[in-house]
Amino acid sequence: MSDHHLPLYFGFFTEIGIISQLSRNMLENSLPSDMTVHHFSVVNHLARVSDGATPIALARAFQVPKTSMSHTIAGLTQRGLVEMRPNPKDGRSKKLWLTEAGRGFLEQVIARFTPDVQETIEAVPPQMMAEIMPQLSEIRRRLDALRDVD
Amino acid sequence: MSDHHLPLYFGFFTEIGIISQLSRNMLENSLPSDMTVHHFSVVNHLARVSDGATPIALARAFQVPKTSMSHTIAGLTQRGLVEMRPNPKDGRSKKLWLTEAGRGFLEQVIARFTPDVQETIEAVPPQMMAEIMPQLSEIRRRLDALRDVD
DNA sequence: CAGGAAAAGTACGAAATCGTACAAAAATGC
DNA sequence: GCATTTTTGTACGATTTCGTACTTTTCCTG
Repeated sequence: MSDHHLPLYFGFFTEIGIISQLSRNMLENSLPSDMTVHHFSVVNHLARVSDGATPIALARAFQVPKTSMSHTIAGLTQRGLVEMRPNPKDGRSKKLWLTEAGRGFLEQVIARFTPDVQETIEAVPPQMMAEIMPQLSEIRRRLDALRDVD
Repeated sequence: MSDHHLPLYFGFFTEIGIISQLSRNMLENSLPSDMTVHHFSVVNHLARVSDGATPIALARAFQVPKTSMSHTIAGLTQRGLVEMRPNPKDGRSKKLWLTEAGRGFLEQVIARFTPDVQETIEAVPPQMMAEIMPQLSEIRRRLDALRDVD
């Protein structure tokens, strides 16, 4: 057994958790007070990865229950940032599209968020960041793959 | 300006967020269904970092509002895993101590969690993990320091 | 091409999260 | 030393999160 490696992995996940929380809070400060990081994340995902995604795909992408995604989408719809339309290919599902307001919202948030990132750039030089990224991505890829097996 | 670096930092935070969510879900699967990661985190923190911490210190450590920490502590107290006693040094605050049941609980969860970590070790070799850790810690330290300035 | 199994989304209710307001105690400043 | 401000914890209510159960549609197996 390789029990002696456990602390290394616990430590890794602890560091990851702390950084995640920090960035989460940073982003939250750039959002309207009545919106959550989840709201932003969905809009961001639609814009960058897959406009027209189904709710279930989004739920899986963020690893949250579909009922939670439902609630988030309801909030975004109510605010006019996204639009749900039927999926012509599958009567069970729907497709989620960004509205113009949604794109504007994304830009605004990013603009407001940028100063914080600038501060971050000063604290953590791009070179330090660039060095770690490939390994971090590789680890993420492998952990993700691990989950797919289940 | 160094706007061209923005995607690097966004990408970093995205990877961190995904890994955090993955590890969070993994841990959640090793917990009793009626307990959250926050419950575990507090117990773990008391055991490893500071038994007898005040609620406000814990709230700050996890970067959650003190009302949220209150709620988490109430749940732990109800389950007999922690015990709140007055702080003799400061009449405003209290101190939180692990009970024997709390220590037992921690051990049980870790035992149940270990197989998942073993799987993780197979997917991500210790060497890969060990290589990235110093840089990750350094980045965490710098981001943490950034927050302290506020 | 049925008939059952699986998948997508929703309704509903319970629990968690967290902002606001408050009470008690301590720290501060004059 | 006393008034003011700050700090700690709690009460309460609004919102978010998410498990269970359900409906509708599609997939699959024979």
